[in-house]
Amino acid sequence: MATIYDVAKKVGLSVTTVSRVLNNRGYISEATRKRVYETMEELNYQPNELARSLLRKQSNVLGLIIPDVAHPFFSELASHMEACAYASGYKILLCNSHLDPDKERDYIDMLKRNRVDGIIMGSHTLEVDEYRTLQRPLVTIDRMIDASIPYVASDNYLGGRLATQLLLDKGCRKLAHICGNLALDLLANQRDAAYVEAAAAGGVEALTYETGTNVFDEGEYRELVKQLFAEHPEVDGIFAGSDLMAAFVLQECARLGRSVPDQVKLVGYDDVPMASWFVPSITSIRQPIRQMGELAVELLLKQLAGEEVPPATVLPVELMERETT
Amino acid sequence: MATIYDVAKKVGLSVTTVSRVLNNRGYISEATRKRVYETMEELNYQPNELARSLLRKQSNVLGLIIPDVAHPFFSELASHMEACAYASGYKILLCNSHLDPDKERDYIDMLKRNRVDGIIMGSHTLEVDEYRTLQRPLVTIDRMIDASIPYVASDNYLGGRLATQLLLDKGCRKLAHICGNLALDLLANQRDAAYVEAAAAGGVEALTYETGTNVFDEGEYRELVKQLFAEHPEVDGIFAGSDLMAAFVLQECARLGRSVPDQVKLVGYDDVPMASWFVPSITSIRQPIRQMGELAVELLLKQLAGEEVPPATVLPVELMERETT
DNA sequence: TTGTAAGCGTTATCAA
DNA sequence: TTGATAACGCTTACAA
Repeated sequence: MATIYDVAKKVGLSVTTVSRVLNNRGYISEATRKRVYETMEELNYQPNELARSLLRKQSNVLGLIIPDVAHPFFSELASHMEACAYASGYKILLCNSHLDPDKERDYIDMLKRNRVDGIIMGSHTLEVDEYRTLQRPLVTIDRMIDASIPYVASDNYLGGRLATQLLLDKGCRKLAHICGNLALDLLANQRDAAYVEAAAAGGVEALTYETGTNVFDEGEYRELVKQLFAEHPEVDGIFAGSDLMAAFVLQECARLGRSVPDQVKLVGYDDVPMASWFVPSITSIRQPIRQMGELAVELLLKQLAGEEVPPATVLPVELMERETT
Repeated sequence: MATIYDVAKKVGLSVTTVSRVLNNRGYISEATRKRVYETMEELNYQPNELARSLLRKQSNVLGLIIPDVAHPFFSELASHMEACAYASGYKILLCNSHLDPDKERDYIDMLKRNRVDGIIMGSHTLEVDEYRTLQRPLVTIDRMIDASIPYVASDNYLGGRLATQLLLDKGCRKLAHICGNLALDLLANQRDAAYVEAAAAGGVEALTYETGTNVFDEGEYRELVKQLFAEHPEVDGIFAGSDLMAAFVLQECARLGRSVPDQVKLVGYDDVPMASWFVPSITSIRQPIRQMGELAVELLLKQLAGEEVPPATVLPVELMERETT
């Protein structure tokens, strides 16, 4: 690869001058600028960002740690983040933690060694201290790790309430909430709190079924749904923690010959595109995934620019009523 | 962040020695090694990979260009690639081209400036020459750009044949293939070729409906499916280019009151996890996505190691028969 | 308007 | 077994 020296030599100028036209700094004559550009073109010159980053102490790379891009929620989130970062001249280094603490720690160290400018955490399995000592801007998604770390989330409490209220309004008499493991301490846990309260207020019985702490495991999800219907066949309203889980509920209902929404009503969560692809299409609580991704990136960039950012950003959710209720 | 100088100073040795223990090179006394390690720990030292990469002319970063991680096929592919790269000490820089040539060119330049060691292309919208002059190892997924660029694909021809044959065996009398735009010149086009041949051999009429050249556009897909049924209501066998498209077919059939598989039989493609989540679950042609991802990474790493790699790697596909046929 | 030289944090070469 | 120093490709005082 051509270096700035090659360009300088070929065009008969010093590297300083070439660097100047490259960065549009200081005074350079039009003629010189033109000649330099031409030469760069000829040599197919691409400035070495590693060298630049080393000098500037800024890499224009952001680290993204999520459980797994293969999960529809995170893949959509990642897609929007990438687009937003790209628009501001930043790149994304992709890390799938699989919720494995060793891997997550490893990734964090890797990101530090590579001097990423900031990190977005959509996964957290370590002790608070390991995040606090990170020495670089952080933003989390849907988790409050520490007061010093800004987070982006949607209104989980409202989401839980909307979902439950809808099931109540539709006349359900016995509810179940199938959700991720509450020990993971996500803000998503507020959905369950809201669910429990709303159900109590409505005078309706409310079960909660938690998955294990593994990252998305299809078999386990299916088992849980099976178990729920086996133990409580009289359940007639289900609030699922994701559209994915809702899909499994739909399938299990079909297997059991229970019609949705006639005998069982179902509300999913996230409103990933998939939710509207099923028959019946899945009623869901929409998280503004695009906004969440963009905001996370923006908050990170703001921190990099030395600006203050709010410690918490909670975006509104919306009930998307479809055919399962 | 602490530098190697800080460590050297604190431990009372030269940077050379510290560098040696860091890289496990040359002779160092056990005592020294131990003291150095301790000091690194104390200072929370993380070697600057930017500096290392600059010197070694090797960044241990791979570029991944795909249309969009939000698409289930690519998100799963990306997930496996990331895991495989990680296992070998490589990181992945994520780029969503959205099949936009300007963006793709931009990304390629960015990856060059950042001195990635190699690039995996799951998208290609530029002229062959732009790829040939890339000056670094490349591997493509499902596209043959040039004889000099190795590709990984699954057996599209066989996939097309298996799908078509199944529909014929099940007694379909009029087939339709809904697929991506054939002008994109993907190896996936072989599916259509196989489909046309197999249908002809079976003496059955075979339509082909192509989408536009946009990256996955839900509305467009739905329109296409609607159009197909409007123009040819007598179609009784559909071969969809992805499980996603198959889902739309399923939905449209429900809307039209045509039962699947009784009145219309349906085969999807890819066998992403989603395929088995629908009711009825979708019969699909399984691409070995994991293997494809891993192999692509491995082929790239082999090239980096200076080894010869086969110009073409075609993996087997498998018919996953489920409830839509 | 342009050039010289130091420095970013490493590793490799050569000496000691 | 350890250390001094040049080099990687770039930017930026400081000079001219």
